[in-house]
Amino acid sequence: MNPQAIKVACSNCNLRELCMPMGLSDQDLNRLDELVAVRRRIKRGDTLFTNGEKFTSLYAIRTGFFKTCLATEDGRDQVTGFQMAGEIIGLDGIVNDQHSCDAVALEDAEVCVMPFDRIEEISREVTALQHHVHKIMSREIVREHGVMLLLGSMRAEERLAAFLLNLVQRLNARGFSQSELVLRMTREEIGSYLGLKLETVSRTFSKFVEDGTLEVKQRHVRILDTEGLQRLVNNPAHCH
Amino acid sequence: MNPQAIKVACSNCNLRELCMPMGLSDQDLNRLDELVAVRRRIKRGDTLFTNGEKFTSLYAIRTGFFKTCLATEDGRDQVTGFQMAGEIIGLDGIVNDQHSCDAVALEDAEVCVMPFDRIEEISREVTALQHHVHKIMSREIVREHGVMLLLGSMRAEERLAAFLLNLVQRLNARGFSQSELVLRMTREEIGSYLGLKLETVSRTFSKFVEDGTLEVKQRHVRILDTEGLQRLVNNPAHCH
DNA sequence: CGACACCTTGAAGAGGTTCAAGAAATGTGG
DNA sequence: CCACATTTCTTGAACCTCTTCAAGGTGTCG
Repeated sequence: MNPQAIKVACSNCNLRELCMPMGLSDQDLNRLDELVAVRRRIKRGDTLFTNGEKFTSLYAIRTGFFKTCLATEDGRDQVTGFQMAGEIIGLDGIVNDQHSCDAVALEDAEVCVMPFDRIEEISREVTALQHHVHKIMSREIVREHGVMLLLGSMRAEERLAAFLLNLVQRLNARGFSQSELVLRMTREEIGSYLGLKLETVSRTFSKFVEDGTLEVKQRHVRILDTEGLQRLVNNPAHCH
Repeated sequence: MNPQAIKVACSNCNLRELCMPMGLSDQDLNRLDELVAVRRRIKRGDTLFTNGEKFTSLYAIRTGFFKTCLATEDGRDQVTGFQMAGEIIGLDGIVNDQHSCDAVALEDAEVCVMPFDRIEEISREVTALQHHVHKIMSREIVREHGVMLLLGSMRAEERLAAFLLNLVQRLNARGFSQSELVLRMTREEIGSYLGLKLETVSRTFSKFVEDGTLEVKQRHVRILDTEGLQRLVNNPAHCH
């Protein structure tokens, strides 16, 4: 076990409403505290888990930022998602008892380790947790549907617009600005996620700056015209 | 309730091993029989559920073939998957208590209707079912990762090759030929799934025929060179 | 301060799309 | 059961978006 591991409790975690079911009795809340075995710190660039690794636990992100990516033997590489505080990571491992992607910290991070057998055990008794686990998995499925729509039917500008809107929306839910954000990932990682080359991502950023839609200074992005981005994502005139 | 509904039992269904957990006691099997409320027949072209519809049940496909697709108001349309006998459909609905995509029968079909509250109830008591439900959802997440890899990093030929290999592999698991298949979907639907235009799908089929990789007669496809397709999907030389 | 990773921009090229026309298959109604 | 309408599929040619290759700029961290 990681030496930096720390004993903790969900019941007084300020992210509870993001990663845990709401409206539990005190009794149920106590049961949930058995859920998190330990916390674990991950340094920027390190992996939380890797492809092929035995699956034991789901992880709730307390702080930090992750990417999950699929790297095949033959050199293909696909970022399948970016995860931030309050989100659950590791669901891919359940089906085959081993992880099928890598989770890499894009900044120093801390996660709550939730052994999956314990999750199953407690969710047999706490209906709200059972339901919550199902919802989390379903949400991930629906999110991926959205990514498929993006990858399958959008052009570069639309993809980047959708990506940025999704990011700020999630950051906003965590109390951050609706219009300003700091990207934790490189252009290449954005490109991999969006099915574009890094040059295309860079060029598209530049185009948005020219248009007056964005202000971009390296990884600092300020959205000047949210509706413009929204129009790009929604306007049928841009569809093909 | 659908008038064509028929009372039935999982315990003597020949698809059980495809959609249900294995190695259950007789007692647990009896509990599972409470799971399927009714069966329902869907005619080709009809929907099993549609976007926005209230979510109540998961569906196990007994016979027939479905596509799930996301149609946005602004005219985008994305096929998110094709499902065949033994597969579970409807997971997208759990998170918001309403379906977020359409499930359309591509041929006359019959499904087992499994009310989700009953699934949750029984899986609290039958651990194997609980675990099975988790695995099914995780499998769908992993499948979608694969689609993201396909959409994000493959070119047209590679996408079609991966698509065909995946189809025959699943058909083979159901006792069909490893090398011959009848497509239940149009070129346009394949294209939507693969992020390509129907013309590109058609041209790519033609190219495979010229290469001697496939024999194609409308929707009848015979794979002459499985390894050739595999090489296309795996060979790093084709990556970009 | 120098090395390295990351980002930007240009120019040429490739892969896929669009538009268009026609052929083949499928379904429908008389 | 056949004729007609409709859907589906194929193929060509022009075009466009994104990629590739290349070079230089910017930022960051030991």
